[in-house]
Amino acid sequence: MATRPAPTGAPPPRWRRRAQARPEEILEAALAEFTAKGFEAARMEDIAAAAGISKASIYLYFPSKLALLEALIEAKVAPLAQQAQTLAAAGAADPLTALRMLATLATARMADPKVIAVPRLVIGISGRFPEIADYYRTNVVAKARGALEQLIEAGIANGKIRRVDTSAVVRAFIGPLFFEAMWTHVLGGETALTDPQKLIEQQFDVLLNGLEPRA
Amino acid sequence: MATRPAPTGAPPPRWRRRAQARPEEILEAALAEFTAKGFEAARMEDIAAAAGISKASIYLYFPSKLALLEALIEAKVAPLAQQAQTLAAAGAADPLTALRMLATLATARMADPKVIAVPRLVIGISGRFPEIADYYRTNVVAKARGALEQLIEAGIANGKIRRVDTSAVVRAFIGPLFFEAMWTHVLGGETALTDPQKLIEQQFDVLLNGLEPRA
Amino acid sequence: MATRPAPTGAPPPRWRRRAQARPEEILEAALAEFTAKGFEAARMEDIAAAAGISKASIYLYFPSKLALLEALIEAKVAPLAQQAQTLAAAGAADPLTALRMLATLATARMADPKVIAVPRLVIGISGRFPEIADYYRTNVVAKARGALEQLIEAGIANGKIRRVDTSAVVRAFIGPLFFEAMWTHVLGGETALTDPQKLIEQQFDVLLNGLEPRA
Amino acid sequence: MATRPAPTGAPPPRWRRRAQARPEEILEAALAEFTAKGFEAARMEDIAAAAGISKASIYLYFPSKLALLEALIEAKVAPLAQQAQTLAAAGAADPLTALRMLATLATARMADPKVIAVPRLVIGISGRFPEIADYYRTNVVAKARGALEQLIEAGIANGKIRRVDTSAVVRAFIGPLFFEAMWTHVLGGETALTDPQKLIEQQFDVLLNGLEPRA
DNA sequence: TATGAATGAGTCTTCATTCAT
DNA sequence: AATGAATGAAGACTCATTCAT
Repeated sequence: MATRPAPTGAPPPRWRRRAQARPEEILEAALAEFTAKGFEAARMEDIAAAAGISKASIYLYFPSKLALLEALIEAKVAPLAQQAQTLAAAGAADPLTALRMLATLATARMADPKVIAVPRLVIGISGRFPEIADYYRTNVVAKARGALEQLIEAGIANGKIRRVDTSAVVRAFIGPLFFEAMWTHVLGGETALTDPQKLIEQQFDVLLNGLEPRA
Repeated sequence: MATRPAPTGAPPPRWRRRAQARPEEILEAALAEFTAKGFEAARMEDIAAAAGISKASIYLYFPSKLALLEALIEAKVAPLAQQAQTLAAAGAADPLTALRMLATLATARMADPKVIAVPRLVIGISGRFPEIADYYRTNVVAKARGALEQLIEAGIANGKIRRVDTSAVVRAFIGPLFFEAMWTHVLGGETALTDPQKLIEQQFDVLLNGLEPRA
Repeated sequence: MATRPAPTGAPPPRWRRRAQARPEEILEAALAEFTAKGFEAARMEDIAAAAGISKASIYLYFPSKLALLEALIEAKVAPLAQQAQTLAAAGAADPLTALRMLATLATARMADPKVIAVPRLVIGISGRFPEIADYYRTNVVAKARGALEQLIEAGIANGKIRRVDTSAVVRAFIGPLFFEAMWTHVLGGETALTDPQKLIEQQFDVLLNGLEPRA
Repeated sequence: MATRPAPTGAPPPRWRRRAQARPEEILEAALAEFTAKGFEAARMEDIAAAAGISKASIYLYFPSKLALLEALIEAKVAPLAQQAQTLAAAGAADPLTALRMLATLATARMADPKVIAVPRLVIGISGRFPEIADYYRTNVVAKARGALEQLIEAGIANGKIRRVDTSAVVRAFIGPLFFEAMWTHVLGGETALTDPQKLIEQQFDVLLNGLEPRA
């Protein structure tokens, strides 16, 4: 959002770098405060303090608290959705392995509270700002679901996965991860996320082999 | 302002019953407002209006806004957890059927936005009131998880279910439902919840038969 | 603006009367503060203090500072314009006497700083709120001018006044009074307003007899 | 940021001249903003923008917003008062003609909104800064009144004007012009100022010939 | 001289909560 | 039990002014 001139010749003086970095520092601080207290309860003053600047300075970069929220979410959106699509596309040849890798990756990342901070925030404000929920659904969750469905479909097409309802599989894939992340970071429960490998193996054991005893 | 009939004889006058019902009406109104706007953004005045009383009257029943929130969550807790335990215990003999029934029931109920209103609210405030999140985790989610784990264990014990990680199965069971409910009611997406039977069959197809093509 | 129930039977308790009188007390205080410091520089807190209530209480009666300004001006408009029209109409038979009476009356009232407080305020905010200036012009000044023009026309019609430009006469009538009021109350100059009779006689001497020596 | 040509030789580079003109440009911009929005509501940033410089640069020339206001008023004072005195003195021989000329001149100039911008501004701030009102009264209005009174007295002395109250005549002279200017530029009414000649003739017709029909 | 960046102090407005009736 | 009126405390946002460069 902030135009950052490509560093051309001599190293830009340090104070310049500070000024350029401000918007991101503020967003980072805002995310932390919003996550910790919720959008409404978070005070601009605290965000400013966390970013190491004065309250008024935030307004040099963002016109309002709501704009801060929007910028925050937008800033986190592009990478996420794109990543999912890239990974899903890359794994089309061997979908089961790809899913396993994706699950491991996702699990590892979900161990970091920051990763679910935005989804959690979106849940919190969805009632008050439905457009933001819409935006998030369309640009993040729907895209991720779509990418995974394509992966499943590719698997079905090349015979690596039996003929299943793709949407159901995607839910069965995302749901438990999401649930575990909420359990851990929102509800404060003891987590299984600390051992991604084991978590995923257990999950895939169920997913791949089903529950019924085989003959 | 409301005319109050002089209390005549035996049958408790209707307005008495109203008064008795007040706390619940207030809680209902509070849940609606909290869900719609979040705890902080919800105004006591609006809650009062929704409950058909004056702002000051809320304080006759609840000492503060936070108390309202706590009472609200507590009121919804007991039934939920107990129900899960009852159902799980009842199904020990035939766990797979029991799971299928539970899933169908849960799905049907999750079609009603009110049902996830509380979990959603808890997510929203968890940062600000961790004790409430704790309370909810301990008294609702953990109990439900425990009940389901017992059911799975019973299934393993009587050979109806193969030897799996019970915790993983429970996540695989709850996660997708929870995720779909969030997708539908929080993010405003098109839902699969409207056809519980089909949703569950798809889900169980994956869960019971796995993903790999069988010989 | 505030509905005031006609006092029916027993004398309403004093506290009730207070509550009913609030809006007017606030308007009075607001006029004083606005006049003393200007609209922007006047603080709601000071207005509240002058009205003997808390800052927040103002908002029980007026939704915003601007609304206060509007209500204030509106409240002063109706009487003024109407009065001018009534008086002008009543004097049609003997226009010169009527003018003299009007001038005396106006002069006497203009000795009270409150009387020009609103016009002065309007001048101060006209740049920022042109609609208010429009409103004032249309509903007060234009009406007063119109009423006076009719009076002059009546005088011309019945031969008491010679054939002059009515608009010019009205300007010649209002202008000096307005100017003197500004000189006195805005610029803080020594005033001639303290002796209305003399002031008017001087003014009318010029107006009626002209400047040139008569033969 | 603006490229600054190395100061070469003799002719003062153009940018130097700009710098010299700065204070006046700023005052001009300030007058415009103050008039449009009032002293309090006018923002230093907007004044700077209108003057084509940065907000901080204003402080190179004026120590504060109030200083800007004072400088502004002072800058407009000297010419005005002096002009009135010069003109009045010049016309002593034929006061009626002189008055007519002065009126025509004043009317023509009052058609320009800028001309009454300062009086209007003074009215707006008089409550908050009485010293400024005092200053303006003493150095502008009182002087103009005095000059005109001298003119009238001269007229009386040489028999061109009958024995009238000089102060009243001056009010009768200034008042209508002032009033019409306010009506036009402050209240936004349709104006008679566009035809100075006619306006003055009408006004003088009343002033010189009175209202009563002559025998 | 000139300015982008930064901020302290201040103001409007909101709202949970209290209280007199 | 019920409420209209009142308010203290708090927070978003603004802006004149300063300062480092």
